[in-house]
Amino acid sequence: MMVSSRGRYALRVMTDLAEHRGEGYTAMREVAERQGISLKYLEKILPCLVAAGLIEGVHGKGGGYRLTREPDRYPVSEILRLTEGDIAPVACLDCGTETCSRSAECRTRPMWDKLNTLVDGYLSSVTIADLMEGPQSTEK
Amino acid sequence: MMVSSRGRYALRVMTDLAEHRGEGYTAMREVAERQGISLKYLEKILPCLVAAGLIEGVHGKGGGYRLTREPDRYPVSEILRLTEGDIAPVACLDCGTETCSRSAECRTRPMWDKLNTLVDGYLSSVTIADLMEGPQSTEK
DNA sequence: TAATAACCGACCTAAGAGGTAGGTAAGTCC
DNA sequence: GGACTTACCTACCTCTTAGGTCGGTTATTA
Repeated sequence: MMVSSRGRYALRVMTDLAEHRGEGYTAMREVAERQGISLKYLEKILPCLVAAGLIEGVHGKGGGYRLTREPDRYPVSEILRLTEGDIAPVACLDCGTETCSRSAECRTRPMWDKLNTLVDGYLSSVTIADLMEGPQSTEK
Repeated sequence: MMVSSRGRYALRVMTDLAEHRGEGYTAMREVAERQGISLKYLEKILPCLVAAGLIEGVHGKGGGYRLTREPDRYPVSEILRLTEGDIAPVACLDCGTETCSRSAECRTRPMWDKLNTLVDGYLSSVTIADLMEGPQSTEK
């Protein structure tokens, strides 16, 4: 499995925020309810998105979170990279990991490289704006 | 991470067997040595490839394993599916898992579907024969 | 019959997934 | 100023999986 619930939830929250933008700040309590996700769990996921400047939050009544860009300026790959740490399909491609000692003679390495490029390319081409037009646009 | 060491090792073993085919049966002891992988760990990975008919093994001296097809008839996807169980990038696409209750209204589902198709298509187009021409064809 | 090699099952450790619980800090409304 | 609301922080928990090791048993051949 490449993408865990952490990353998938982050995408759903971002999409939810996008759909309710223009209504000021959106409280996580509402998002958790709408999306059927534990509020406490969401609170653990969001801080890294704030730190990276993808969203901003304000405390107190009427507060919540808000997007800092237009929905089409959020590539899915960026959100996954922040929440998942990395999205490389195999460990030896993880940036941060020291290069495998056999990488020079490794027969499979070129394939993993190409796969990585393929996946990253696709996930960079999809944005939150694309996710907003879901299978059932009846809601909203 | 989508592909664990289990699947990666299986690919390296299959490639090794392909490179040494025509020399009769190849003992796992040799492969483990050449590839720098624990023999005991390999012994845990191979049975499922035998059961699926991708390789065959014979006991006793002079025994070992042998490919049952030509190298270009082994798509990488088949080997990974056997050893990894599944290669879907997200849990909700795993066959065997009951469909997610929110799949109908899920905004992200179509994207995961497309990603899955993309990855599967690529890994089905690469075969063991392609892996044999590695980065350094000096060996062999 | 001894050596070799596939095969089988139990076990182990560390890490990560996927949370829960409880509290603090900051801001708003009355 | 006090109640309320919301983000934010820290600690902890359970279960599963990765990634093995160890010791043995069966089949085959020199």
